[in-house]
Amino acid sequence: MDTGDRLLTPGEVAALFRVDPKTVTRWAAAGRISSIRTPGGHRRFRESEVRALLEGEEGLTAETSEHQVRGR
Amino acid sequence: MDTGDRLLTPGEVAALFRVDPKTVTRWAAAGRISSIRTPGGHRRFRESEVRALLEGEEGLTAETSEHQVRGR
DNA sequence: TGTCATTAGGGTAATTTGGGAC
DNA sequence: ACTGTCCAAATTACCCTAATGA
Repeated sequence: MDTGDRLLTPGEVAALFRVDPKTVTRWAAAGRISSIRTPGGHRRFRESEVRALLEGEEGLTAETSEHQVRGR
Repeated sequence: MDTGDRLLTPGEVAALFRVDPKTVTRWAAAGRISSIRTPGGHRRFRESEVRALLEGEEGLTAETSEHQVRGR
């Protein structure tokens, strides 16, 4: 199947995560995110994977009852 | 739903609220503010949400003292 | 062909995390 | 109940030069 996702540059990924492009490079080197290398050695990242990582949000703003302790 | 807004670092959020960065971390851990994690484990916060919290609904004739008024 | 922004490297500060305690 | 500060370890930010990409 075609994932149909574009490839993002380190700078674009860095902007999405609000980090330095160098940090994105470290993520790739550490295997935290998969990367594709150009023949020249530059990295490219899959947009779908990046988005999946960005969705890892916690803390629901929706129904945060103020004091609730006995709920769950 | 793409919120598409910028992300803030814990230090920036702390500066906006005039609190210690550690306190911001506690808010995130308690689910009082939603957070996104970098692959390295650092937190990022949505600027739109932070601003909404900063504007706060003070000046309400209702009780603003103790338990916060719940949104709904 | 040349230009110029971006990226890969490596090194060193600064920030953030997590925990427990006061 | 909430916040600020202490600690050690991990992650990230900024400095540089050379190579790549468009």
